[in-house]
Amino acid sequence: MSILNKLSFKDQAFKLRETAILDATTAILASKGFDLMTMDDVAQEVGISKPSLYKHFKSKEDLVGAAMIRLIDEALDYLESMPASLSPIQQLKDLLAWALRIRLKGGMPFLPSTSPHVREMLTRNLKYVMRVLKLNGKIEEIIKKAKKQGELSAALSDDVILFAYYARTCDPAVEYLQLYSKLDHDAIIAAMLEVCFCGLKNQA
Amino acid sequence: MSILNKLSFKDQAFKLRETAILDATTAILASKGFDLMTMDDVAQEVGISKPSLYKHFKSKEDLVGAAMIRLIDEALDYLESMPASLSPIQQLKDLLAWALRIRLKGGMPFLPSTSPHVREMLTRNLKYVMRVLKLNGKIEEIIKKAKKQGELSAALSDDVILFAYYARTCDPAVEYLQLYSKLDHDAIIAAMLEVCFCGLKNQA
DNA sequence: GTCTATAAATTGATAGAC
DNA sequence: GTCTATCAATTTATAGAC
Repeated sequence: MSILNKLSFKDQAFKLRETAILDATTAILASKGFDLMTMDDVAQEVGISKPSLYKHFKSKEDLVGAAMIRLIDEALDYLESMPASLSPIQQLKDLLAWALRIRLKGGMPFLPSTSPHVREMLTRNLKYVMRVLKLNGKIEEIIKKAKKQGELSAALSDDVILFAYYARTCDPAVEYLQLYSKLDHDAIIAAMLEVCFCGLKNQA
Repeated sequence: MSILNKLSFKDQAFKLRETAILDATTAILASKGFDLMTMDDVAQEVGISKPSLYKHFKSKEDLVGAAMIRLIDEALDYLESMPASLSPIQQLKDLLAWALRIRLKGGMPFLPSTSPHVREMLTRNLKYVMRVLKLNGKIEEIIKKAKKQGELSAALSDDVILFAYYARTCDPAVEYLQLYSKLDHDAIIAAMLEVCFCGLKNQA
């Protein structure tokens, strides 16, 4: 067993712990939000001490940025894995359903729009901004295709569609339906998709 | 000039300051959110000292509760002032447009759903809960009427419609459109109403 | 690299003078 | 009732031992 292998094992353990830290961060962010999440919370959830946590991430901002980047990357992977045969609007529906399912299981929304503070912080994170722009680009492309095929409303600009679509991933109606209705996860997702694409009005 | 009049003047001044405090609280809540709003912020914005602020409101929770209650009361007043001739769906549209206009001018959404912490805090405020239930009742009534007239989607339960409707008052798409699009307030409100009632899909 | 202990700063809330 | 001054608790971040 060489020194190289030893280092490799160490690296693997380090990577595993990093994953555990990001998992814990994601869960706590989803439940308490950024402002109320403390580094003590994260360290305790992972089962390490706070200084160890700071060996992995140099600040709270850095940690949250890393968690958000991982989420965006998962969304990009999900988009990549979609069968090319799906219609553009079905791609949008599937991606939203995927995001809502993650949220219902205790994950985060992609759009951390809840507070200007968090948004401003993430805007300073260059790596995060790059990933978001990449995701934006992919989604805009799908929106343009869907519009060309007459599947999306021509009355709405691409901007409006993009932001309204993103906003559905963090729609508080999901939490309220979880708390105050008898709907299960699948029914909540179906209702949210219906509301997002068909609206509240009767279209008959 | 009797003592009674003197007291009355004092009371008036007290009331005026209370209004100023609630105005400041509303503006700060809208911009920073609950967790980041400090009592120092509020006191400084009003131009009084922190202990004076605590003479009016015994805690941060109490202060924020009062600001939320005032907002709900304004919504109830707005509903009350609507011409009875308006169709139910037009009433819903007008109320949402009113709420969005307040937000665009720096006010709060009615639905403080951003964090479970804030929601839990407000749930412990009996006076606030009573007002929200009253507002819920009024809106549910309008929804039922609109459904009976075939104006709202029959595919959606009243719960889903109610929560999806409320969620639009705090939709982050509004902030993103303000930041990244060239739309003015009226255009943003029109777009949000279109998205809410007609959805993203082409209905042709 | 991980821990115990602690520094430094912020903030909700109050005591006590006027 | 309003202010200055301050307490007590929390929290981000780090120093230094092992």
